[in-house]
Amino acid sequence: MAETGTKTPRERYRTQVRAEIKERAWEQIATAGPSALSLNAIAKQMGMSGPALYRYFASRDELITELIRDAYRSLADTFRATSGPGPNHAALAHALRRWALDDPQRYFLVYGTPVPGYHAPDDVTAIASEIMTTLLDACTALPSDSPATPFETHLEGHRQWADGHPAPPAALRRALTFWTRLHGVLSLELAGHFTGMRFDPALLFTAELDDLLAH
Amino acid sequence: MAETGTKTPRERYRTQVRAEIKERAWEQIATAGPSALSLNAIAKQMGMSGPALYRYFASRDELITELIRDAYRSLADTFRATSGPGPNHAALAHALRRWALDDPQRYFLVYGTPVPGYHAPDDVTAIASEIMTTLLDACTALPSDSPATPFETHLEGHRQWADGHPAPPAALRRALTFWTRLHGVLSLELAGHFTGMRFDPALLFTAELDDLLAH
DNA sequence: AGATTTAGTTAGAGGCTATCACGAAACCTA
DNA sequence: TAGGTTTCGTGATAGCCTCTAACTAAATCT
Repeated sequence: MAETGTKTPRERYRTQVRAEIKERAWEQIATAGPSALSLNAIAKQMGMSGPALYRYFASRDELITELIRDAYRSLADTFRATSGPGPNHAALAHALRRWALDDPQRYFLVYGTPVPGYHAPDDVTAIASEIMTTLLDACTALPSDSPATPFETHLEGHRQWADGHPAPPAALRRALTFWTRLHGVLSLELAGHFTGMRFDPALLFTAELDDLLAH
Repeated sequence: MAETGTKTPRERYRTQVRAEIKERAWEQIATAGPSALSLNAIAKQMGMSGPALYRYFASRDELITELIRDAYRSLADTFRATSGPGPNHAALAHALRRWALDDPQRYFLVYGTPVPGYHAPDDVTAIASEIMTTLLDACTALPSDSPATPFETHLEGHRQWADGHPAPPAALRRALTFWTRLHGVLSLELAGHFTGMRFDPALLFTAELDDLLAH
């Protein structure tokens, strides 16, 4: 084999340990949030002493960034797998909701409260725009008949973020509202702001989705 | 004076020190987020040694809870001050946006990513329902003509959260969408998810608001 | 087999939360 | 105004944490 598709044993071991560290990190985040993530505790869980982890991640921040990257990647893949030809908003929406409920902290890592200083590395924002592209595809596939709103004409003049995507202004607007409205419902639901109230969040979600599809 | 409206000097001093501590805490939160809040650092800033702060707040968590309480209180007051007789959604919405932009971290303390274990004390949830009541008032004042949707009939059966408020189902639905849609736009804007894109978030916000008022 | 890279160790600096025991100041009361 | 009591702030300390540095031992490469 000319290609070392399977890497050297050391590299195999290394990636496997990195994976286990991330695994434990996800568990910690799920139970106590990202701020409670402790490299020391992970190391002890894995039977090694604190500083050993620094062979695998340069810092706590780098580990968290890696988790954020994985979260983005996971959502982008889910979206791409759901996306097909034609307008499949509903499928995307439900895929999003399933993905969010599957691991709320993972959702919050992507769309939750940011740390003021933090700036995502370029490859992460690239994944974000990949997600947006999938969404724009779905929106472009939907015909739009109603006349352009003022905001849509504003968007037509500020469409750099669509990154060359040929979506018409109405589709840009549709993608944005798809994003903000579903995020509005989802983030409040995941944050537990509906728990006291006894209605079914899933119905609110689909009601918003229906409204999105109707107009 | 039978009433000690002005307290004893000790109490005056005490509340003043508590206020200064919270002041510094807000500054720290604004620049580095709640997770970076350090009692030690605040103490040093105020010229006293670490443990002294524990005379004023039993723990870091208690201080943060107090900040959350103040944030809720501030929003409830803003809402109540904005609310008048009749349907003034637009005023409420813009008051909300101003309040949010005024101090994004304060907004996130209320509506942002929650710490998994954390449960807000009862008086805080009471303020939350006070906010909801103000919103329901505005929604009730608006006439609704369209036929009830399935979700609205569902809400009619699960309206405990309205806490005896006489709002009709359509108003319940309207209050929820008001909340989720505006939060959707605001939270993404404050979290910086629109920064790369060059459009004006204010226009998206008012576009969503207009849509809310139109239907 | 020897040289080199890498994984893991302990020690330690410096930060944090939080508790405790102690001195000192302020306050209340007789 | 003098004495007892409450309250404030202190330093010391325990126990976490992140992260660096020097060192050992094992695996890998030549």
